[in-house]
Order: sequence, then C-alpha cells, then structure tokens
Amino acid sequence: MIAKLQIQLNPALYLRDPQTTELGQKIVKESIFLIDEIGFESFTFKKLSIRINSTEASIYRYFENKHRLLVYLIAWYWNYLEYRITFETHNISSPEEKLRIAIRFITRKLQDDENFPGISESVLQHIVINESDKTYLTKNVDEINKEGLFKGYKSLCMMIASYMNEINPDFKYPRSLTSTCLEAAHQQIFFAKHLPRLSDIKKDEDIYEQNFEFLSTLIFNSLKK
Amino acid sequence: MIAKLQIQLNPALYLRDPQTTELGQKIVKESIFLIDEIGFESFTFKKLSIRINSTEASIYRYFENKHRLLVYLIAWYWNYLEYRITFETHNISSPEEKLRIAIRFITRKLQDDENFPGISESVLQHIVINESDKTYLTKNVDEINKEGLFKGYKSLCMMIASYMNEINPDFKYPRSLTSTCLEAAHQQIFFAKHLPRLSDIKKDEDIYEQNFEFLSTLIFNSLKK
DNA sequence: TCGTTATGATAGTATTACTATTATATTTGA
DNA sequence: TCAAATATAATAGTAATACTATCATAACGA
Repeated sequence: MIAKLQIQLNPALYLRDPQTTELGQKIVKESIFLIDEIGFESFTFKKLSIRINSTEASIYRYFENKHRLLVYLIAWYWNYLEYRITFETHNISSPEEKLRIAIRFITRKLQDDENFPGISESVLQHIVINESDKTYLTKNVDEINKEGLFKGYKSLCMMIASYMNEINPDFKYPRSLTSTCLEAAHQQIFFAKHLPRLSDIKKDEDIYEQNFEFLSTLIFNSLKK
Repeated sequence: MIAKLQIQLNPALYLRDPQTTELGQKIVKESIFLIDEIGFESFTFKKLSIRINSTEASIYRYFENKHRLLVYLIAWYWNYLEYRITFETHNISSPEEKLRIAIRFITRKLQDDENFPGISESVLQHIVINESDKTYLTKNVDEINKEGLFKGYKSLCMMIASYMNEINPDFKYPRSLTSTCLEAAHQQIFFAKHLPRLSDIKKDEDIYEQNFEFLSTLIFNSLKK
C-alpha cells in the first residue's frame, strides 16, 4: 500500500475520534451491522455495548448520543461518495460525462471497499436507504447544521449541481434537481422493495440499473435547451 | 350545510375511531399542534394527555402507539389532498390541465379548511413536511403496508401517474416521477428553510410558488415527446 | 517510573412506552 | 325508568431507554 486512505470528517461529529482507537473502530463497524439488523429506532448503545463486549459508558465517550452516531455514519457515506466521484471524474472534461458518472455512482449498488476495512459500504448503503433522512428530519436540524455536520451532503450536491450548470447555465434549478435526485436515489430503492406501487422499478430486474435509467432520463431531459 | 364532509380512513389505523367521540377528536386535533411544537421524537402520549386533561391510558384506547397516530394523521392528509384534487379536476378533460391542478395542490401552502373544523390543515402540512417520511421509514413498513395503511398515499400517487400516462403513454416512469415529486414537494420546502444550499428555492420569495415552478418544469419536461 | 489517558465495572435517575385494575360517569335500549 | 353496557379517569406498576457519575485498573508515553 502506497498511501493509507482515510475519509476526513468534521470533528464536531464525535466526542473522541473513533478512527484513532480500536474501540472506536469497533463501535463504528458494529453499529453499522446492528442498525441495519434492528433499525435505528430499536438500536441502543446498550445493545451495541453488549455486542462489542464493552459498556454503554465507553460508547458515550465517543458519541454524544445515537443520533450523532447516525449523522457520523451518513456523513462518512456522502464523503466517501464524493471522494469516489471526484476520483472517477478526474481528467474528464465533458460535463455530460462527469454528470453521467456521478449519477452512476449515486445509483450504484455498493460493494465493500478494501481501502476502508473498518466499514462495510454495502451495509452502510442499506442504512442510507432506510435511515438517512432521519439525520435531518429532527427538531434540532438548524443546530446540527450550524456545526457543519451536513457539509458532506451539501458539498456533493453542489458538485453535481455544478456539472449541470456547465451543461446548461440557463437551467434554473440545478441544486433542487440534484437534491431531489439524491433523495430519489435511495427512496426509489426503498419503494421498489416495500411500496412497489409508488415506483415503476421492478423488483425482479436489476433495481439499481433501472433507477440509474430513471434518474438519467429525468436529469438529462431537464437539462435540454 | 347540506352535507357533512368526513374523510374516510382505514379502520386499521386506529383502535377506536377518533372521529366519533369528543375525546377522540381532541386527541387528533391537539396531537397535531403538539407534534408540530415539539417534534415527533419528543412527543409522547403522556404529554398529550396532560395537554388535553385526560390520561395516557385513555389515549391508548384510540391509538396503539404514537407511530400509529402519526400514520393516521398523515393518511388523513393524503386522503384530504386526493379529495381536493378529485374535486378540482372534476369535469376537466385535458390531462395537462388536470396534472397542473394536481401539482398546484401538492405544492400549495394549505389554509385551514372550515369543512373540517377538527383538523388544522396548515399545521398538519408542517407535520407532513417534517415527519411524514417517518411513517414508512421503519422496520415494520411491510406489516403496516399489508394492513393497507398507506393506501391513501399510493392512491394519490397512482391518480397523478394516470394523468401522466394520458399525456404521454410512452413515458416509462410515471409512478416513480410522481412519488419523487410528492416527496420533493415537502423536501424542497424543508431544504429551503433549513438547508438552503440543497435548493434553489429562495426563502425571501414565495417558496411555495417557486416549488410549483420547479416541479412543473421537471414534470412537463419529462413528459415531452 | 510517574503521570496521563482509555476502558471497564457498577450504580443511579428521570423518562418513555406501555399494561392492568378499579371507580365513576354517561349513554342506550328494553 | 332501570339495568346494562360503555367510556373515561385515576392510579399503580414494569421493563427499557437515555443518559450521568464514580472509581478502579490497565496501557502507554516521555
């Protein structure tokens, strides 16, 4: 390995940086599996502590509460996506091509990434599908936002919106369209699985591919001059 | 009054029909205000019971738990919207016009409706913006869905999708586009207020009007042949 | 090796999300 | 109109949740 990769996150996301200690890494790694298994509402630090053979008090030294831990995990995900898209669009000059790559990435089913052994990206993606909206749908959004905890999501949104702007500078809603599609990217997967009448995506075919087609159509039609 | 209006809801939504008793009506009416004030996470039957001078146990006779109460309120909202849209599109034959009316309604800021004095539609709309996704983003979606509790939302979605189908039968994603827009209708308002970088909607102008413009553009561009 | 830091072990508290029981008030219907 | 059914209030109780606090000990670094 020539360089060790690490996703840089806002220190306000945690009390103690979980990436720096063994226990911290265990908390993050196992919380992903546990939240995926039982859902965020049923997830507690107590249950997690039992799973990792530690104590509630120890986990509370890393994260203020379970909501902050969720915000941390989701922030990690968006930062990871932005990093991957930045990497893949590097040296590509066509904004259409960059946009296509970005749509590909936000609609793609993730595989676990060996560069980040502490985190199962595939399971984390399930959490994004099922729980990510809960990070901001809370009475203290403004407070959390002021601390900069949604920076990763906003930054990704603005990056994609900037490609749209390059393609058609007259289009009036690049950010709204991007945030709508970022949300749809996981919502449509959720609907296809649980509320199929809300979607045209068929469960028996490749739902991720269909979602890519849907969002590509939506975006490129909107950007036509 | 020549006819008393009442939104018909699936009886599985409640244990005892709140529309039939004074206490039930008080529970529904005040829960809307209380959830809006303190947010769904902080909302408890205990707090509500104090507010309406009743007891926790009495409220539990109407609703299994607070999540079911939320599902009830949101179901009421979607049924109400469908009722209004059905009424307003009555006798209109142009599918473009029907679709425009529907978009108008899903993006419009609601006023309290005198026909339904027990419910503040304007405050309920805030709850839809802030809390509605929590009705389905839960581990037991499938169970709740099987009971038919999301029927109102699905029915509204399919109605709007059918207008799209009339306009352009070749368009492959009428349901996905509709559900995406129904979600965006409240998401963009939320973003404009709390996470403005995720949206092009400006807080200082009429956010509801801008949202109507955004979604109209999105939808009609998608339906172009 | 001394001091700092991280963790574990344990305990404790207010609140939440219920369930159960009983008494009383109100409605209904025979 | 009286009895029966029903609705509500009042009260109590429980297990779990979401924390906070204290102290001992292990590990670690200078």
